[in-house]
Amino acid sequence: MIPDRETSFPGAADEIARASGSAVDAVLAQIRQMIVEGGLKVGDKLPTERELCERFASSRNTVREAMRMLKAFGVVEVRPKVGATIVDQRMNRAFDLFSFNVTEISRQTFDDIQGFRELIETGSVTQIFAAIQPSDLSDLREINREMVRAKSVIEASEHDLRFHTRLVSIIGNKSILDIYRIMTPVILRIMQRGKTRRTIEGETFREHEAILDAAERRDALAFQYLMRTHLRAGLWTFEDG
Amino acid sequence: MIPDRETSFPGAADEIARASGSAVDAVLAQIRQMIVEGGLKVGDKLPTERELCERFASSRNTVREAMRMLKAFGVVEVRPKVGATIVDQRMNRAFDLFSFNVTEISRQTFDDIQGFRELIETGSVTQIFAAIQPSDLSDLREINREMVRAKSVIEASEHDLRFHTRLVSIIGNKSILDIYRIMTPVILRIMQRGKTRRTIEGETFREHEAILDAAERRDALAFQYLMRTHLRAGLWTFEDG
DNA sequence: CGACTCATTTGTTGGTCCAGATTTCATCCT
DNA sequence: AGGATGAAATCTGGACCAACAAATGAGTCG
Repeated sequence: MIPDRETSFPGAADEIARASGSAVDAVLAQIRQMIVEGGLKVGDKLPTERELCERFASSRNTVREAMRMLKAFGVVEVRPKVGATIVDQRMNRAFDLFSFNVTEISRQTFDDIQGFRELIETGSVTQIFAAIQPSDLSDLREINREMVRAKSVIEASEHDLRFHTRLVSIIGNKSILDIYRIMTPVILRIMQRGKTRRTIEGETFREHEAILDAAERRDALAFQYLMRTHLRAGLWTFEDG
Repeated sequence: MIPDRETSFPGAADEIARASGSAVDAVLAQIRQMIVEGGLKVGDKLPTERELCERFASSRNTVREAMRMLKAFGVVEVRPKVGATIVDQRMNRAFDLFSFNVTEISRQTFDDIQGFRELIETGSVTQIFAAIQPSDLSDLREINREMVRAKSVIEASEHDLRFHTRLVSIIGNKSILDIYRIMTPVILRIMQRGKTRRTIEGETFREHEAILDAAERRDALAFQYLMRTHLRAGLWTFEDG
């Protein structure tokens, strides 16, 4: 079920901090065990590095590398003199994860991401209509105007994304919003592809406005139709491929 | 827009590998710059640690900690005596990210996660019905039977999750499947909460079967209704809170 | 009450040593 | 002579150590 992960986070079913090859991994597993079995919560502090050294009979550099791992995972925050504090910034880390672009956006990725957004943004029309307030609408219209005023395509894309993120936030579902935020870097790259100043000032702005109009009069069918066509626009960029 | 990230991945708008406080972060930023501006692709190899040391005028341990960071992010895979190879295992890392349970599932989290699943699994009925094959249905029924035969609640939950994941895979959208996989650990914990042997052998199995029956006769309304009530079951676990 | 000192803790550095992979190259057989 | 073979030198990451720098909390003294 779990794919090959050579040096990954120690799985839940691991033995008692058994060394899975590397000494750092062993320390990592033991710290993990200490956290879960010690019932440590967010805000609690881990022992000092040197204490962990002697407790696990490891060198300080080994412990430090394990710490660096936990830091990368957003599980601890370590400051000089104060030590390592347990935090939960994994969502931010997941965000960072995808801001590192190693592969180009493919047609397939475009379809998949936009398909996902279509599912979210058209499927949640009921929740959106139930929760939307006049202040939400004015916010969204303001964001839309800011998009037109943007000085560059990059900046406009950010406003475009802000528009959609703001819309998704109305659903009131933190998990959905988190996932949307995680995908931010990828969505941004999609938006910047094949977007010209004309399309922003024209189509994108008008489509956003039409979507908001539909939301204002609680026209679910129009909202879904407009959103769907809006998200499917931009496909032409890949048509030649 | 981007939240506070103290020691995070260097953002795209960073200056030229300027030290954002930590020396490790500086090296990290420079390696990142080397990758993106050097046009390094997946499969390419990074210079040796010692070469990076002298190139960045840093100690080996500093470079090693930066490497450890990249490893945690799933960007490089480093093997002894071979070196660091660029990979893209960020999805697996995102998966690992949430297998580290630091916080307890709250009623709010339950609602949000199940709300997200409802959106995905009921909203994609059109795509599922369009793509589903008889082999998919027989697979799903087999998984359902395996769930009943499971020896423990934990194991049964895994089959339960496999059932839903298999269903979602029919959509044919890699992004949605990836996200579903990322949420696997959280969903598993939700499933294991308040699930007894009786509910598995009884309700869960029957609900799955009913969903498959609806899929077999392409009854979208029934499919959505059954899935909705299926996902909303288990809410009682939190009702007392 | 404020400034100051001090001790503790993390950050960083430059090393050592080791085991294993890789490469080199001399040797040996055909 | 030419290719195969194997041993040795070299290279590389893994683990570790000692030491110093910097930051900061805590206690102390004026």
